[in-house]
Amino acid sequence: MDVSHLLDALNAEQRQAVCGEHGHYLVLAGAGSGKTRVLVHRIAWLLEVDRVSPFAVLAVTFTNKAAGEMRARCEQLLDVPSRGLWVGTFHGIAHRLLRLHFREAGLPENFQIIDSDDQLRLIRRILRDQSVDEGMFPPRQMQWAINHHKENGRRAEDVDPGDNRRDQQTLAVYAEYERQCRRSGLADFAELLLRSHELWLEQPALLAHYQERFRHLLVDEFQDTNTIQYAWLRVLAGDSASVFVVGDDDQSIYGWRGARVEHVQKFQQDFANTHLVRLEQNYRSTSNILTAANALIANNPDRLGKNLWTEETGGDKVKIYAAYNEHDEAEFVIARIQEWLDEGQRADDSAILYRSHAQSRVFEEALLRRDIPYRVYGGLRFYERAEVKDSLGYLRLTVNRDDDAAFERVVNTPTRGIGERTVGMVRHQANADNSSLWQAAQKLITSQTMNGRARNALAGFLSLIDALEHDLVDKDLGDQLQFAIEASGLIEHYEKEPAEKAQTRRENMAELINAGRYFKPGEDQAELPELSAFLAHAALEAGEGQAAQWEDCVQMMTLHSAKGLEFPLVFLAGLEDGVFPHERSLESSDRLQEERRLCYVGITRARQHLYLSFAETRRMHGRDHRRQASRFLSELPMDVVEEIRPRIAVSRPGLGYQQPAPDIGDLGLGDAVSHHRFGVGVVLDCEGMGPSTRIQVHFEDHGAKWLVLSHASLERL
DNA sequence: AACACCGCGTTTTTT
DNA sequence: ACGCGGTGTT
Repeated sequence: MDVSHLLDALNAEQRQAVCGEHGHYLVLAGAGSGKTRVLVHRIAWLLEVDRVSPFAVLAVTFTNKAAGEMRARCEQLLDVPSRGLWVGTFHGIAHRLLRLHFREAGLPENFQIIDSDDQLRLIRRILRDQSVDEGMFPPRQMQWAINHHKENGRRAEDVDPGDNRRDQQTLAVYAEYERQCRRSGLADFAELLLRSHELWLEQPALLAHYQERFRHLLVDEFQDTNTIQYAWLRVLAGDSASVFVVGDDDQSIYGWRGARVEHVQKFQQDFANTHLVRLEQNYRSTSNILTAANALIANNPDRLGKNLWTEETGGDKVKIYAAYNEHDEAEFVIARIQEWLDEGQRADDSAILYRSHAQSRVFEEALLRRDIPYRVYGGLRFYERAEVKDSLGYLRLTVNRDDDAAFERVVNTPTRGIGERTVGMVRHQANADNSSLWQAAQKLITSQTMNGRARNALAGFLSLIDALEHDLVDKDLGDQLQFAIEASGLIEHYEKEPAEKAQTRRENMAELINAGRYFKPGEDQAELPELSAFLAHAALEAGEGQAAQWEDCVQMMTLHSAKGLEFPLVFLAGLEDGVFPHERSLESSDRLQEERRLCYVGITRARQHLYLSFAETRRMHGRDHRRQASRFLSELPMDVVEEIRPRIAVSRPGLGYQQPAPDIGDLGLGDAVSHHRFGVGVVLDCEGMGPSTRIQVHFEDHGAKWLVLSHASLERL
């Protein structure tokens, strides 16, 4: 058989992983070493050479994007049909299992998925109903605690309440939250994993079935697995499946949301006779960039050890720019991008990366001034927008009347005279009966305990939903969405908002209808009614944040969202201690190491040109901060970096880039000053050196002004 | 029910 | 600085 198409493009180590005998594999794959390629080729090898049935293969990733990419690449590479092959996210696959075995899992057939926003609302509601002090127990912390328990496989009743008041309160809320989810047929994200894990433990026959079926489990980005995902994998693997995991401990950047790098080490103990393969040849970056990355990450202890190398020698040095402030930094970056564009290069081959979203603004302003198109990643995603969730809320109720999250959301949106009092009565009744809000509302209407007006309004809402369900029968998905949006009154509701806002709302609702028209259920949802499949899709796959992807524009994103991407020209901005590494990560060594890995991820995004920059002064949260250059800069070897515009007293790497503050005499930021023309003001900022030193003063009567210090004749007050 | 005001938090993000 | 959410006013 000709297997050359599976092996030709691979190096020796990659081949070792792709065509090795069956068994467990731990592939430590450095950045840019062809990790996804290896995974996809392994699948192709199993199917085409080893003649493994596609039904025996399960490939898992973390994001929908990665899953989609893997599926597409498989289909492209494979000659044999891939029907039956399961490729998906942990959550997607858990969801599929629960739909198939909802009875055994103790879920209603039409259970719905709630996103973190719905979850938070539910928790807020519970805190109020139980009159828990939200100051003492912030809802977000409660949410985190509940998810943390679930991610560690713990139900409320499994946890020892102990004698800590705080833990007890948390547990009480957790228990109530579980109760409400059960009664309304709702599952949050963590629930999908926990429930399907329990399903296997409690239904040995079912587990045996899947263990017999899936002889080959493959996992991408293995370093990102959390406790329940790892447990899930172990249970499914049993004693006989072959488990093939690919990951990079140096790119573990999600510890703060439960990912455990330790699983990489643990894997070798838990899965006997694991073949260890290291992919260290990098096909992305020049050697100067790689040398910088290697040197940086070498400062982390406890690594499994890996050194990237490349056949590409030399290349540009890594440029470091010391900016006066964030505006200077942005100007510098944009000027380099302008040069890049002037060379005829593509804008979308360049990326500005930063630690936190707030840093994007200054760059956006600078790009706008120069009319350079850009795209900022992150932000509200399509299916998370209020008008979209409202529209879907109506449809969710037609599918499952007990969906309390949807009920709460749309019962009085648009306003239809069902105020807080009325909804309060419904909640009270539901809690008393342990029923859903819908059932409680029905009961209240028939029992005549409500005054006429509220009762009519509530009854009107219930019949609206009933009628809606009736009217949706036999319509196709797009028409169903359109009908629901029109019947709900949401269009008129949003028309009352300011024109510009109403416009985007309209567009989004139109886009939702459009999404319905083009929706094609995946193979894994073929069993579901179309509407249910669409609702699950909306919850599990929230969609891109911004459109206009196809336009050629400068890419801007956080370092976290840059993982997995690559660009010829990369700017890593805000390299100051306190910004990056983030100040909240400075106290613990573990967190600092994760920040360093994040920096490593950032550096290894660059193919040819890498600029690192920091600002001596940066305005954040309305205050000025004067910070040291990031410690990460001093960890880079001198011979691969080049300082741009080196200035007097720039220290050598190793001592940090300590800069003397611009000399503004005896003035300091925040000082009150008086000016002969502008009157009294406060010093906000300063920049520049020597005679060009400028100072920014916010005057009470004239606003903020930049003044050249030597001409300003300011008087300190 | 719509609107104004006040106080708080503010790293990273996917499902 | 800024936006969001909760509270209070008309």
